Amino acid sequence: MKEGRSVNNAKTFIEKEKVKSVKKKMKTERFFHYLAETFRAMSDPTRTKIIYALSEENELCVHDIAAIIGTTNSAISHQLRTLRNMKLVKYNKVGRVTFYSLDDIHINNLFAEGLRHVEEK
Amino acid sequence: MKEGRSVNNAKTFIEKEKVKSVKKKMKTERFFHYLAETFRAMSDPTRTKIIYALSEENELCVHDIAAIIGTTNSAISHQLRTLRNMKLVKYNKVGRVTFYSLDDIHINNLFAEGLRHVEEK
DNA sequence: GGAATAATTGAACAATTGTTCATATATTAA
DNA sequence: TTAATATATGAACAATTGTTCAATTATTCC
Repeated sequence: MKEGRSVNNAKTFIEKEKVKSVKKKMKTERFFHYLAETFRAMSDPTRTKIIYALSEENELCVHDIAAIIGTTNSAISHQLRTLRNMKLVKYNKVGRVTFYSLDDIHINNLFAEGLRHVEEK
Repeated sequence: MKEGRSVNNAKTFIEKEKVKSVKKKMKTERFFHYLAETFRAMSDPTRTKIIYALSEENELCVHDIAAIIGTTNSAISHQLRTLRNMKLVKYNKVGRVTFYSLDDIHINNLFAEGLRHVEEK
C-alpha cells in the first residue's frame, strides 16, 4: 500500500516519501541547464536540417550546407556557431573553406534517437 | 578524386555532387519542424527536471513535481501542458489528482541518450 | 450545500531567439 | 597589390518563451 495515495487524514495528497526519494536523486542545477542547452541546440528547424545533412554526408562546408537548405551563408554561419558552442559539431579549416562535421558518435546517436521517435509518431 | 574539392576552374568550391546527393535525401519541412519541436520540448531546465523526475519515479502528480523541483504548481502545470502537447508525457486522472508519466519507452531512450552525452562531456 | 484542495488557464511582462543586412576578416588568384 | 571568394560577426528587429499573479474549474470532504 502506497502512503498518501488513498484518502487519509492528511491535509494534502502529497506523497512525501516519493518526493524525498526523487529529491535525493536530483542532479545539480548546472547539470539540468547544460542538458537543456544540449537539447535546445537541436530545437530549431534550420539546425535540425544542418545536423541531418551532416549525419548523411559526414563533412560539408558552409556554402554547401546553405545550398542544401536553401538559405544564406550568414544564417548558416550563425547557426553553426550555436552548434559549435554546444560542441555538437567540429570543424576543419582548409584554406578559406571550413568543413563541418558532427562532433562525435554520441551526437549521431542522440539525433538518430530523435529521428526514430518522430518517424514512429 | 572528389570533384570540386581541389583547386579548379570553377568560380566557387561548392561540391555540386554532394549538394545534389544530400538534397535528394532531405526530409520535408514539416518533418524538420516536428523534430525541432520535440527537442525544444526538452530544451528548458524546468522541463528537463520534470522529465528526469518522471524517469526516476515513473508516476508523479503536479503537486509532487512542484515540491521536488521547488517551484509553483502553476509553473509546472504550464510546462506539463507543453510536454503533453508534444506527447512526451501522458496523464492519468484519479479524483482531483493528475498523475503524469513519460509517454513511452522512446522518450526514455531519447532522454537517456541526452543524459549520457552530458555525463560524458 | 459550502469550504478546501488540485490543477488549469489567461494576461502580462521581461528575456531570449533567429533572421536579415551590412560589414569585417582571412585566404586565394591574377 | 587588387579583386574575388568563404566565412564570421555585430546590430537591429519581430517573434517566441517562461514565469508570476489572479482567477477559474473540478473534485472531495464535512
